[in-house]
Amino acid sequence: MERGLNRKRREYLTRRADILSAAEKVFAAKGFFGSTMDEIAKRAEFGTGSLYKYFRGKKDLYFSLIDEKVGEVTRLLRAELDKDLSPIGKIESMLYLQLSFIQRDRDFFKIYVSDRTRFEWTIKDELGKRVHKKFIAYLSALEEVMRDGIERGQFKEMDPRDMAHGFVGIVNSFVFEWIMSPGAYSLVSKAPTIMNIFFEGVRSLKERR
Amino acid sequence: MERGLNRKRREYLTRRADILSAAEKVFAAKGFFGSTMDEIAKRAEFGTGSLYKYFRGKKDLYFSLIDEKVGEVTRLLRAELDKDLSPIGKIESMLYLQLSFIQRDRDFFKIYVSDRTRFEWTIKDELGKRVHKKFIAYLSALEEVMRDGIERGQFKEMDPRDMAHGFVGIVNSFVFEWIMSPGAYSLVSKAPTIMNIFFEGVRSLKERR
DNA sequence: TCCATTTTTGAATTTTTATTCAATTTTTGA
DNA sequence: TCAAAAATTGAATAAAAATTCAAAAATGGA
Repeated sequence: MERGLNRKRREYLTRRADILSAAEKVFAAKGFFGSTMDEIAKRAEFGTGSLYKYFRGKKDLYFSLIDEKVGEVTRLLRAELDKDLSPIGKIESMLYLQLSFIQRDRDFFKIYVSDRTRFEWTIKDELGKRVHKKFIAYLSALEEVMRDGIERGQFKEMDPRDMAHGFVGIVNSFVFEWIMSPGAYSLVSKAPTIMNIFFEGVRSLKERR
Repeated sequence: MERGLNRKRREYLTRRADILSAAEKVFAAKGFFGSTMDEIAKRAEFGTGSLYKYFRGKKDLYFSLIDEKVGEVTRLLRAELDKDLSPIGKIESMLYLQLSFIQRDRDFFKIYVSDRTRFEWTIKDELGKRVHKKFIAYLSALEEVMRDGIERGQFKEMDPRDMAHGFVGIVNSFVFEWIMSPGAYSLVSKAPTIMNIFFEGVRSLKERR
């Protein structure tokens, strides 16, 4: 992954990753304001001051965490979009990708879900903006797929942006529910239901005009 | 509304409401942690200490605000549910009710949307729990409508709980988008789109099997 | 081994605000 | 009009935690 780096640099990055991983657990459990640098340091087995050699401060640590993980998913999703699939195929494979990623990294998404909606930061903070941009980019990519589907006559004539919102809404809702619940079931297993609601709707076929 | 109260009590309640209204604006603009009691007091034209005669503290002020507003919507929704309408009719009228309420009270919903997802409180805080319970109750009521729709053969055979989640997901997504955007368009105008996606799905009818 | 350089440390400092409370102002009822 | 009661005030207090930094420890090359 990291090529052409000397040992020093590699070790630095490893320690940095260790801190991020400790922070992930603490933030997931207590939220941004509920977590202290002391606790994160303790968990990462560093002195409090050391964290400041790796990150500018608490906010920087927090957003680095989010930014890197979101970047990772984004890259995966983009790769999926580049494959030669039908619009429905793309949406389906993106959905599975997301759900399994989230399922694998529950701690992180507890943070992400709970903060995507924090306006103060999303709007004012430089770091917050960066994260929000990635969400917007995802939404645009999705919109593009929708537009393609409409052009091919596979989807209804409807504002593709509205379609994209509808889709992420359904997904988020199931993710939220899964994260809130004590974690008994598989998130990925909800994919067919999500696809079904979004593509076919819930109205009974018997009644269809 | 307040019947049989003496002037003292009425005046007290008016002042309390004034404070809540000032708090609503401050919290909506800066979030819970970004807002100070000083600023709320100043905006409400009271001394800082006075707020503590009306509320136990900052958290109490915050949750009172949320709890009262959510209670108001909940009552309206319940009334709508008691009317004799078809399942689709109920869902549609609830949707319009919600959207117009949110549109009318944008400041408040900026707070609500951004905090429904704060786990620490929702789960640990006594006041937070109360608010969360109302959301759960709404979800259950919705589930009941879905179940009814299935029984009447109007909706597909599908877990009614999943249906309810799908629906609130789509709604939330449009609400979120509306709150984030600089407020050019009408939220209520999105209702038909929401109904359409949820009931009919986005797949083109031409292609339908 | 030695010492210069880098890294780590955690106690001390600083900042920020929620909350308190003694003093002041307003209201009340006689 | 007046004094007791109620309400308001905002400066002072207290608590919490982010950040800093001088000292200590670890590292690396000669």
